[in-house]
Amino acid sequence: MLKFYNSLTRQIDELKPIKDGVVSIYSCGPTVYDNAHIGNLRAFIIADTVARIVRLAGYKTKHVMNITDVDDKTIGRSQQEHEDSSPEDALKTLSTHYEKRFMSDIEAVGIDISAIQFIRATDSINSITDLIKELYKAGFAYIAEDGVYFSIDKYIKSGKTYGQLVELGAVADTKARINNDEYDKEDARDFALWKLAKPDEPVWPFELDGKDLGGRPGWHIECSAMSVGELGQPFDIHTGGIDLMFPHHENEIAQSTAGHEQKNLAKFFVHNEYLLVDKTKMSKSMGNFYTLEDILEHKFKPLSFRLFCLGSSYRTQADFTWENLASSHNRLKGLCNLAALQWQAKSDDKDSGIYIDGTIVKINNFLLNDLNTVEALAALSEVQNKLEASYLSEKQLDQFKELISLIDSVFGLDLGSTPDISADQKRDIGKRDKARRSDDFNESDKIRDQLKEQGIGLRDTSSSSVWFRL
RNA sequence: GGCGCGUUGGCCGAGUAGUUAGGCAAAGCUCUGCAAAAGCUUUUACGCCGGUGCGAUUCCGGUACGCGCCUCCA
Repeated sequence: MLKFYNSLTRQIDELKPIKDGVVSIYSCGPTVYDNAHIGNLRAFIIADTVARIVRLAGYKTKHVMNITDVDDKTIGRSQQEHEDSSPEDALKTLSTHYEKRFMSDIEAVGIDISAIQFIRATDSINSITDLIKELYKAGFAYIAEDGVYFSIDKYIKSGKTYGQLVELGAVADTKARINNDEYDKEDARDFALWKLAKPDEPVWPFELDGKDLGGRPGWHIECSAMSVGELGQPFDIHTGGIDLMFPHHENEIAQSTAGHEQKNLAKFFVHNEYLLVDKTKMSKSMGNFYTLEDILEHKFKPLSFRLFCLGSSYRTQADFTWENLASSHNRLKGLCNLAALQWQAKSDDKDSGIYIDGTIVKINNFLLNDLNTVEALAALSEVQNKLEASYLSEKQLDQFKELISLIDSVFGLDLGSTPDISADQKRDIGKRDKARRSDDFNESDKIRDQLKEQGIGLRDTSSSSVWFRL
């Protein structure tokens, strides 16, 4: 039984796909105006893991992620960095650059990008403007000086609930608090569906009610148009960081349900908590703003960061420090060495008494229960301890490979491809064993030192040696 | 001010109304030709005060502290 914590119901619910066999997932993706920071990466790692676990449960996934390649930030930055280009070209140059970088970053942290369908906002302008027209026609949108806005008041008066993900009190308070002169909207809660282009900003043509409204889409409407356009309505799971819950996701719900009788936008909203750095939110001014590049500079592997993310619950604020990453880094090394046992199974008829099948079942159950990667890893560690204190027999090799492939399918740590050592190194280990058995300790220690220089450590048992990477 | 999350052993981090989480780090011991690895020990920890239970780290109330959201934000 596949279960996730659902922000809509505030409890753990069982997921039953809307369509037989296929689960539709929409993840709020990046705004490509800068390199992704590690907090962004956590959100994408969690979204990827949600999809992997859905597949583990036996379903296919249709996983869509948007790429916001037009908004205030991308435009602002493109104007700064590419002054000589036309607004459109400048934006395209900037967003293409950061989109490529985004792809390579998330691939580095083990996200299977072939399993995700990416959609750019700029490639979806038609469906966005269609949706705005529809909302306008139905009376939920109005044209103002600087753009087209969504009317929360009309939405509520049509009998809908604004505040499905957050308490209404917060929303009412927001209304009282905001007094923003920059926008020409009727109500402080209203949000832009479409923004008119200012001079030197890129323009997409848009005509509404006979008016020429060249400009660009608002942020919230993109996600509504793209998710429903690709997945239908409602779809199964909407993922994103907890900070997107309000107003972004709340607004998405409003846009997509205005004028619709029954349908919600998605059945599940799965939100990951923030990644803190040194116990506070990351920010450039605090000097605790890290990207994948920083991780590489500290000589850590991107997959160590992935393991760090999966080593705590996605629903808690995990605290990132270099010390904590080092801990995950060492653990990952240990797991790779566990996987290396696949090359060293002993041909032994005796049963080592380690029950791998049971662990596979346990791990499956943990994962299907609201993404409990932490308990799943603990179960794996138990087997690891037993195997390292004992040995892996050839009789267990198939089970063992099944275990590693299960872990890889969900955790994406690439353990299965841990390589064997070279034929020369194997020969050396054999030579050392022989020397050691004949009490030629000078020779055996010499070979041991040589192997150590090659990054291979040895664990001597009563009968032979097991190698591992240092 | 409104809303939400958290407080667990050296560090990180699950979970549970009674029974060893797990990882990382350090020290000692055992094993070993010496090492390494492994095992064992240091290590029955759950913010504080009340309440309900035979029994609470786990439920309820209060309180202190930390973090986040309410403005672009994963």
